[in-house]
Amino acid sequence: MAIYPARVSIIDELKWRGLIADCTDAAELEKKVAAPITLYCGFDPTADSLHVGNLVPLLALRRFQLLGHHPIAVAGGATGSIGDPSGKTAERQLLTQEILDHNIASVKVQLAKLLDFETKQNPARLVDNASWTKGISFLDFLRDIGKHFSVNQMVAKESVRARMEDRVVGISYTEFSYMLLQAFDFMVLCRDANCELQIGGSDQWGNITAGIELTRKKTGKHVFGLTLPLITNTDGSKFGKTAAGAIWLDPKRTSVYKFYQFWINTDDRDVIRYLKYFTFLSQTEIEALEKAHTENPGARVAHKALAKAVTDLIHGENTTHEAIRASEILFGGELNGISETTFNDIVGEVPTKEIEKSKLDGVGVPLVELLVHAGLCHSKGQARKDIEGGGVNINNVREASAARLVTAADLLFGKHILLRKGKKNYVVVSAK
RNA sequence: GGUAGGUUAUCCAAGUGGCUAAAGGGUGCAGACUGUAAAUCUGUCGGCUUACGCCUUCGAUGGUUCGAAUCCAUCACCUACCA
Repeated sequence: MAIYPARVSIIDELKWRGLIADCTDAAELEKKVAAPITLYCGFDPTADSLHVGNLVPLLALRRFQLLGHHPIAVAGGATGSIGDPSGKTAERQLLTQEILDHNIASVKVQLAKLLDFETKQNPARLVDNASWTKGISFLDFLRDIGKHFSVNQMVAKESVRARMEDRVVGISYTEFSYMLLQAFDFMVLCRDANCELQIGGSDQWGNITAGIELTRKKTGKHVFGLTLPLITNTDGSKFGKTAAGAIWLDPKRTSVYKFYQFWINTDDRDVIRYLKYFTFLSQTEIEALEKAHTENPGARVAHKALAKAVTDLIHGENTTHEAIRASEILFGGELNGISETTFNDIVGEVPTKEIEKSKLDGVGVPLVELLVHAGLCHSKGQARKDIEGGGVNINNVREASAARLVTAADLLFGKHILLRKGKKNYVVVSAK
């Protein structure tokens, strides 16, 4: 798994990638990482899949591992049941235990895919913080942990202060206590696993420093914190969100094709930055891509490299290859003369809907109905407007008549109809 | 606690009795151009509907009126100034 020469310092590696937002005692930490250290990052199971926003800290763990360090991924069974107020403007609904259990199980699978648990030297570990919190009584926790926290300091932390200043929303005692639990995690991991560094998103700064202090008070050990930057799109929109919602790592939520497309559609101005953030390509490779991109942005070499690298990483090379193939076919131009085998490459990659073959007999099905059925338009009225606006294509041929009926004659290879709305929204409708 | 102002669609924001599903801008969606870009230009932009049209919306609840986002009352929240 080791790719980089061993002499490369993880700090230098993160620095050139622009992945260090802040860190405690930089000079001392730099010395510390000359030898392998143990570090951790927590992931709260707020959904049953991680999304691209979680990728930066997760990949950071892997970067550490590649350079010989010992990563621990903590699934937040305990912290997730409380809810982190950091960066949140409102109190959240608590998840039920069943949902939580389900989420943890799913997230664990995803974490496991990106870290190496088999390597002899520095295998990754995956633990659930519920395992060390559930045996502790409330009274013990208050006496052993709570005593080390000053409410005055807690109130001053950004995550809490923001919520306290907002009189309407406020913050519950439950969320207020979140940082104690996360601090406790760090202390336990330091004590039991000799974990000396916690990493996380920049919104985790307050929680991390709380953990550092608690660890010092309880164990006398000097531990470190490092935060990663919040990813921002140059155009000001939120990274990882599209109109359709978040981009998830779970292919059931976000298809591999869509995932690939998400990265392909990265803004020109962001693409080099994202190569550094989200891929393991070397500095030399990225610099070469940057050069190519600057010279001829239209070729989108950097975009393709980014999309391929990230999709490979998350979904594996085989499925990535299929997604690339489908993208090439759909965006490659003419559909004319395409072979059935080639066409089959895109079936299943692109969202695919079924329709009963008998419906296409005789007069056929109104196109507007088919568009709604395919999920491309949410109502017949909308479908009509889209057609009249010239936004709808059947088998890559524009259809301008809202009265159009779709019949068996439109089937490609007697099986499929390729519908497109706009430039990029494809659905294959299969007759059966 | 006092006084003044405010609460409009996905967001900002105009509208102060009928011509208002409600100006303008943003976002979104679609089109042209292009590189599956950016910028620019065009169309569309509460919901359903082939259409006629129907339904829902202007903080909440009641009221006045043939007719209310618009007037009145009560309540809730927000902002500013005063204390």
